[in-house]
Amino acid sequence: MPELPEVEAVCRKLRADAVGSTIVNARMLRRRNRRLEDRLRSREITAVKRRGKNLLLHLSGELVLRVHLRMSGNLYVLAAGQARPATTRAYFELNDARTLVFDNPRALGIIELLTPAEWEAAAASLGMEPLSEEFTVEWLAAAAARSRQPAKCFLLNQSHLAGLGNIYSAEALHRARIHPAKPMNRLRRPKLEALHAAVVRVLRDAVKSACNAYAGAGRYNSLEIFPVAVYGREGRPCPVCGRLVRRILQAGRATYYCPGCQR
DNA sequence: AACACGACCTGGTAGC
DNA sequence: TGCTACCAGGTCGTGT
Repeated sequence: MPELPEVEAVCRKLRADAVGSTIVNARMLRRRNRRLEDRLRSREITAVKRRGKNLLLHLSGELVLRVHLRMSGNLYVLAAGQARPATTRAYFELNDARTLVFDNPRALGIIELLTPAEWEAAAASLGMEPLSEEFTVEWLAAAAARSRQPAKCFLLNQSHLAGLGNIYSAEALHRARIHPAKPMNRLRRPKLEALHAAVVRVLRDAVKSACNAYAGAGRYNSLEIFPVAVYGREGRPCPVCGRLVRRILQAGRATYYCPGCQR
């Protein structure tokens, strides 16, 4: 589920709830991660950050716990005595009797413990943060000129821009009126400007909604918090022009677009 | 460089 | 109701 906005919401909540707490007992419920239990014990959570769709829990003793929620999942603190969901894959008992829970129904998520240098190396393959100052039209134009990828695939590729997923890339392309199959290096300047603005706007709006929803419910559902124009709306009218939304496959994934607006 | 496809996992839902 | 098939917000590896 989570793309950048949802991960950002999880990150902010966690920062407020978990920084300063110490892990007194770590339980990894999947065999492959069992050996992390000892290494996590007695570590203080000193900072929580986000990079792309990755959550980074900085721990005392110079370690970084990288958590990726993948298709499903959540990471949050439960008050003492609150029941963990059945789909909990790991949990961390904190010094104040609360519990940090990694809920990951589809079990595709990643938890790994890295040194700062290892994280640095892994992060090298991640691209631009789309909500950072460095993400400019100039940057996008330069990257686009180097890529013949279809626009949708370009946006999904984390080594270009880090954080967009299937929903928000479709929505950004719709707002920018760009056909998802259009090769990036064939977009002209006005389209690139529109795409830059659309990516920033879509993500900013979604971060705001996701944070509000998450602070209240402790959950996120992009399709509930964000007014999608095309995603998941095959056969229904485009809210802008009324033409029926189409669904195509690109790189094995569904892409939704409006044949009227996006050419 | 780009695509196709399978793998990793589980749960929800549409259709029979 | 109960079964099956397909679908899902992500990413990686392999092969063409």
